[in-house]
Amino acid sequence: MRDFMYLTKALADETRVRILMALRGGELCVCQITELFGMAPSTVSKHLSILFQAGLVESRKTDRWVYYRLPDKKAPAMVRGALAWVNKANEAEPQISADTKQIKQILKTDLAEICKRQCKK
Amino acid sequence: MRDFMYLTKALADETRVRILMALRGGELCVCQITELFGMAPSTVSKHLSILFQAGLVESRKTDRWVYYRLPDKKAPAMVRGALAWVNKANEAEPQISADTKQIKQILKTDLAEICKRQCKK
DNA sequence: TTCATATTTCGCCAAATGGCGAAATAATAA
DNA sequence: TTATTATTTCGCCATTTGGCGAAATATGAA
Repeated sequence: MRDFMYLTKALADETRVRILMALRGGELCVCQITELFGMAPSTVSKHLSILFQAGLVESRKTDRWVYYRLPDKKAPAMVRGALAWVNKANEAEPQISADTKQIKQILKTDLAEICKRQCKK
Repeated sequence: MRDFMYLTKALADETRVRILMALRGGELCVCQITELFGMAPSTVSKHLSILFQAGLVESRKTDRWVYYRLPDKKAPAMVRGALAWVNKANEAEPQISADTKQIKQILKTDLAEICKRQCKK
């Protein structure tokens, strides 16, 4: 049941759940997620690696940026089940709505500018 | 999303997942669960209180014993969803099969005898 | 009542976790 | 090449967590 415990431990942190919910709208790069939470890039990166190890996100590297996204339909049933449950339980949460709103703003802003702002920290 | 985080944190421990799986066969009292895991009664009690706070188990007190069971159909959808996911993901796990087997033995044994053995610790 | 006993609560300790900043990586730009 | 920069890894610290045993609580038995 090791894989299952990776999943539950990955979900046992509010920031990581918010990341999963944030990715529903499509892939985001690390600095965009960093901007969303106002945390240090290293902290966000660690959360993403925990989600990745659990199979809850996939990643893609382009140019200088690493984009993270929710896994596709080929993901294990256990993972898809987790994501369905997380989504259902949180879609109406005020915190998630607020995040979604802020993501819209972040997506309107130039990516390089956001990265510059975050990576100065 | 506080209720949801209570759920994920409750599920982020292997012992607690095994307790939930153990209760599929019907209610068990604290000392029976203690016997199953070979842990101190106080440790098991704490795990049960965390599961209870999350809404993942219900309890019933009779005579000297407290019985815990999975919640009924009236439980919130979020809780039922969690239990369905946990069950699906773990029903084929060797560890869970072994637990199920041992529970059968425990249920054959006199309850008072098991409690005496556990509560001496 | 007093005793016995099943469970919970409390206090403690070791290990795990989440946060940060600094240093290391990787990959583009000059 | 060297410089810039997005991300990750590492080391550290404060907090949380899971374990135990002892003490407290609650309830049936004598």
